[in-house]
Amino acid sequence: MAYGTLPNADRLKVSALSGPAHFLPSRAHVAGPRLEAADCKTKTSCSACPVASRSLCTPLHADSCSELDEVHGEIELAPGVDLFWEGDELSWLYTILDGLLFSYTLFEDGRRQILQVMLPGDIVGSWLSPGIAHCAVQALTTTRLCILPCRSRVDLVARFPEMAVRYGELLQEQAVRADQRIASLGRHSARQRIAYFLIDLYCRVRERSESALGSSIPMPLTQEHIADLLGLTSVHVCRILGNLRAEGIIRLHGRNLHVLDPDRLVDICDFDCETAAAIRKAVGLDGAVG
Amino acid sequence: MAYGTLPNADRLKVSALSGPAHFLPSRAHVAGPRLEAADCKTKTSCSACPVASRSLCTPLHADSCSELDEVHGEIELAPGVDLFWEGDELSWLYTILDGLLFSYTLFEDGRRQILQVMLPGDIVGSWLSPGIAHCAVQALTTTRLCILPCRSRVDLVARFPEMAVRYGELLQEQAVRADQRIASLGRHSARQRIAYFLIDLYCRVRERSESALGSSIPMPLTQEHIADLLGLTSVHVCRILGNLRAEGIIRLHGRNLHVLDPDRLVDICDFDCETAAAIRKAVGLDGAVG
DNA sequence: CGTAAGGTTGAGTTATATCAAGTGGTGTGG
DNA sequence: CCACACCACTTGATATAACTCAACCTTACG
Repeated sequence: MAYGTLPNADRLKVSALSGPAHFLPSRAHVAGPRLEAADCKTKTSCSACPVASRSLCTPLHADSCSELDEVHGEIELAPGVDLFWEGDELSWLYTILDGLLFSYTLFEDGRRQILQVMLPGDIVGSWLSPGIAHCAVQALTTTRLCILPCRSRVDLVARFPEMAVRYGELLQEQAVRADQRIASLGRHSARQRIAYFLIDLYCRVRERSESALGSSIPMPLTQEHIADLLGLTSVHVCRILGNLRAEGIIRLHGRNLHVLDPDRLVDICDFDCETAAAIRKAVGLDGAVG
Repeated sequence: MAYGTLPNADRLKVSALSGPAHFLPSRAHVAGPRLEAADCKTKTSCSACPVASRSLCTPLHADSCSELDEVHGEIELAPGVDLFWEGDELSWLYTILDGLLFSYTLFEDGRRQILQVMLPGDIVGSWLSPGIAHCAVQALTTTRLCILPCRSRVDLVARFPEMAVRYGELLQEQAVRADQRIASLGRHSARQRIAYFLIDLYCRVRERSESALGSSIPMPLTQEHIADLLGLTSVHVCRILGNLRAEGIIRLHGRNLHVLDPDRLVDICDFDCETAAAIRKAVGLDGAVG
């Protein structure tokens, strides 16, 4: 029952006491503070939705999206703040409007595994199947989220069956991404995992920005984040990023990643030819190298 | 357009020529022969569905399930046969009625990563979102599958919105399982991965068999399968299974796994207390140890 | 200017992979 | 019924990728 009830959820308040028992002091360095309160003073209208073309509501735009305006809310997370914790009851579907999130789990010994990095347009939480969160979700940057109550589903699916179909599509995309992570973690060397991570993030960020970013993308993950994402240590990540830099494949200044030679990153990953071709195409390497 | 059209798909035939280009000779030892033809001579009626309680159609039983009888088909796979290959067009939703499947991808160098092991009641393929298979799927044992044409979705979702909800639930379950695999691959040692794999399979098989199997379950995976599932080598899997056997935690005779001490398997995994408790409960270890 | 957090580098350790040889079943054809 | 081949599994010796620990550097920031 976290996060109150909707509509009128323009102010969400969560008791700190509802935090899960596993939030032990030893883990404080990885688990962030949980979302306490958030204002919707600047709620974006659906007609101005920045992720209209890839969200759950895509099939509704532009005709009936005004109906959703009455149902949805909006919250903002500061970097390092947890949206929810493992074990929390999930009664919202969150859509990232702007910013980056990641999902993670913690082990008894305090180690962290980052499960996914999520970008604008991605959905988080649950909609068709309310339940208990099997992982925590934390903001990497300042993040704006559209929130849709889980219990709206009966009504919405009945009126807009296309939304159910779209939801299935989005979950399917997530499943594919998860399988790719499994393959990378299971069979890639550290160098391959990092190359894959970089090229994948590069693709996903670029396909979301209409404007040409050049070959540079923002890179808000620390090396420790990358290590926890790829099942490595931050020391080892540092060494390998150093190699890639020395080889002239990437360049890092500040919180920005410059991918100088995406082609070689793809090579490193040892994908089968189709996958490699698909990625090369996504990066814009099909013929004309940028 | 593999697998013909429906209804009347009581005989499915797929040209061997439609095989994906990546099926190179060097991979023949892992990729299996693809499903060529399958007879539906013994199509199971929905009213006798062995997985009625956990399938996509669960919300329809028992009232309107007879309507589905007209739409669905049934096929059987022999062990080692591929249901489809990476790159295939997916136009069916498969529900496992009986047997075991696994999904996998192959790398350029011929190595294999098994993504998931799927049990009766699990769904494979696509329904709400037709598309291209991102992985191959192979039968581990003789497997019976219920098949539902992807293009039935428009009709079915409109008439039975609960099916869309159920589909979302099933995809959500798969997503949770994928995330657990990511966490295991990323942060578990070989011993922990194997312990987790064993206890997880043990739980899932037992929760599907009403009858008491004792503490023994069928174990159709070879050590090489397990290695490819957990990102290890079969040699290392062999050694660790040897340890677990020597420690009296498991026993293996033939193709059967005896879990003598599930509690210690759970301990090895280093789960957080809630997860551990949930698994202990699922195994029947909450208090009364069997 | 001091502190903290993230990043870098080196030396030594360990877990897992690799290579190689050998065992034990099981099915098959003679 | 036996000989053979094949496959999964076992075991040992060695190599190596990645981890651990520790020191130090750099940058951002109050």
